[in-house]
Amino acid sequence: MSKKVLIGVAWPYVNGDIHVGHLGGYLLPADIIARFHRLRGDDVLMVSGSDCYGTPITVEADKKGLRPEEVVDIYHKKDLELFRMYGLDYNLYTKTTTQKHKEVVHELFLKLLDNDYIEKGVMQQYYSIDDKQFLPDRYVEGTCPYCNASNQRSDQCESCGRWLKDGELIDPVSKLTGSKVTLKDTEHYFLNFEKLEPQLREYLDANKGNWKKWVWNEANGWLKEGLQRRAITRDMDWSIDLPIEEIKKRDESKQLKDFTGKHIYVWFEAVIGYLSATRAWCEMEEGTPDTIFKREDGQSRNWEDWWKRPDSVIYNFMGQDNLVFHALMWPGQLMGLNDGYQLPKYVVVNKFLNYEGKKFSKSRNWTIDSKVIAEKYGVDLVRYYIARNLPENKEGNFTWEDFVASVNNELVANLGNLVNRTLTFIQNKFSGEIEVEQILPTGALSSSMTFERVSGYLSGFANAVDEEEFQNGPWIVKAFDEIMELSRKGNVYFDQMKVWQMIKEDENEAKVILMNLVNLIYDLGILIYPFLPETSNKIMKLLNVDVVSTKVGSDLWTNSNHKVLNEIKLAEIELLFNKLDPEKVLAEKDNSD
RNA sequence: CGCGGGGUGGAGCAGUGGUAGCUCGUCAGGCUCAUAACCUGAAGGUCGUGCGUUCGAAUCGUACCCCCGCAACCA
Repeated sequence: MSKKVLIGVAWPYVNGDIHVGHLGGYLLPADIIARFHRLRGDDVLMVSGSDCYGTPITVEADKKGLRPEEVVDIYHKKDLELFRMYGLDYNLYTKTTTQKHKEVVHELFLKLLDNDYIEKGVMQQYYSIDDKQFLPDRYVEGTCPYCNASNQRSDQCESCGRWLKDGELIDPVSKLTGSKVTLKDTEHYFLNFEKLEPQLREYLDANKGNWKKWVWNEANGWLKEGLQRRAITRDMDWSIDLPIEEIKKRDESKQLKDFTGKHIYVWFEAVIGYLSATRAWCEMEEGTPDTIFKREDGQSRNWEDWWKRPDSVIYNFMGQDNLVFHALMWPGQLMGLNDGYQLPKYVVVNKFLNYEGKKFSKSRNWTIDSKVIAEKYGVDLVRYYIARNLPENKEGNFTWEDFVASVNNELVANLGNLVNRTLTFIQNKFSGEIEVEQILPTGALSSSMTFERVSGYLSGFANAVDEEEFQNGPWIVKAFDEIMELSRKGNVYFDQMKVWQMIKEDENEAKVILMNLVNLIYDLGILIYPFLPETSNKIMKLLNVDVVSTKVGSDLWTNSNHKVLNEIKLAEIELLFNKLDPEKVLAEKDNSD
């Protein structure tokens, strides 16, 4: 039976456009790892969706004069379109507003309540008497007690930078209506993380070797500091409601005095999406227009295969702002269920990708529209550049200058050139057709080592090559390096063999060498599939062989498993990539200033 | 002492005790099948600063300087 691999990709908030930073931070890395595992024949389930609830959505809705549902619709649709365009290969991309999600959230809530990890508590929150409702911090403004700046948020003064405690803000008023607000006691449910600390300790210790060092350290820092109970409900309408009827069947000690207006907090609910989406996918027959849906032959439809089998592997991908939620909170929620759930094995976090040295910022109009750049330059050029610059350990930087240099000097000059010079040669000298008895085993060209090393980096598993190097994987940038190095070796081989001379001296020998190169290109077409799927397809089409098509249980990755080409009949030759015009591309920089 | 990360040739990075590496750029040479692409070679770094440990430190300790992320309702 094939290995079960769950790829949980952080759920993007639907309050704004996805920019290149999001792609590099977690969307693309997740897709690369998912595609890699599919190539190995694993039963991969990559799930995610739009995170639809919470104040960021309502704030955006207010700004646009729309209802939250409308904002969700607009961005969910845009995101779907973008992800399809980039070939992000989700098995299910859904959203948190589905009935199924709500059911699963309720189920988990009740289970945690019954297991005594959820308890009641009282906190203070701003309350508008006139509007008769509690207000989230973002909806309250007043005067900063330190610098007397007016119209400041209740949590932090933008003017002097000070963090404010509840109640410090002078003359707080509702941002919506301007009516006066006061702090008022409000009863909520809390998740008791203190109780989970010993288990979380064990969890971190067990996964030390699986996470990048800085990720582990950061999580460890949080845990060392001590976790506190954390509110999982709030007074906010645009959220999933509580399963009140069910709660009322419980003991009175588990019930709030007043359930009016109480809803589930988004941080508690959104991560449950990984589970609810898995279950939804298992039950669905086919996708709907508001989802991305994919099911391969041979995939299991039993959700417990991914969530409860001890040999299943769970990955989570996210930006660094999500680290604590995925490294501690979500595992804590799962532990509290006490029901045999597998915990995420790889918590894969990247830092931020900056844009020309500065943070991407929508409000300051400092951003690259993912859709526009892909339309202009092609999805794979963007995927290439981002994948080569992933902020795996420190912040990355997107610069147009670097983009041009990377594409022209590395991708085009190395891989593009190897493919083009080899195929053109075969086309010109042999009308695109060659057949040989067998290809030569050549040390320099042996790519089995590359397959192994790339696997090591992508899966984080140290195998035969060098254990030290593979610690704290997955390492996508290093894996890509290996592939480009193999491509470079092809160029060296072409030169060393002096193919253009050899053809005059020994035509058969030249054919063998060319066939070696064809096989190398074929291997590269497979190796590159997780990174540049369009390019992989293009290579296979040029070679006139089947494009990569993954199947559960069939390992197309392992070098010894895929076929060796002894004959070839090329399709019409085109360039894999076109060089970029530096002047045109660098003009982008001025446009965004 | 809030938590965490980083400071290595022009740029971006790898390297955690034993002659400082990679990609790009630069310079020189070679080749001509290839998108002025490819191949070979060279130049270029006192590894943020001081002190210390050690036979020996980019790598360990310590003090300091600088940059950055997070800090629980900006997931």
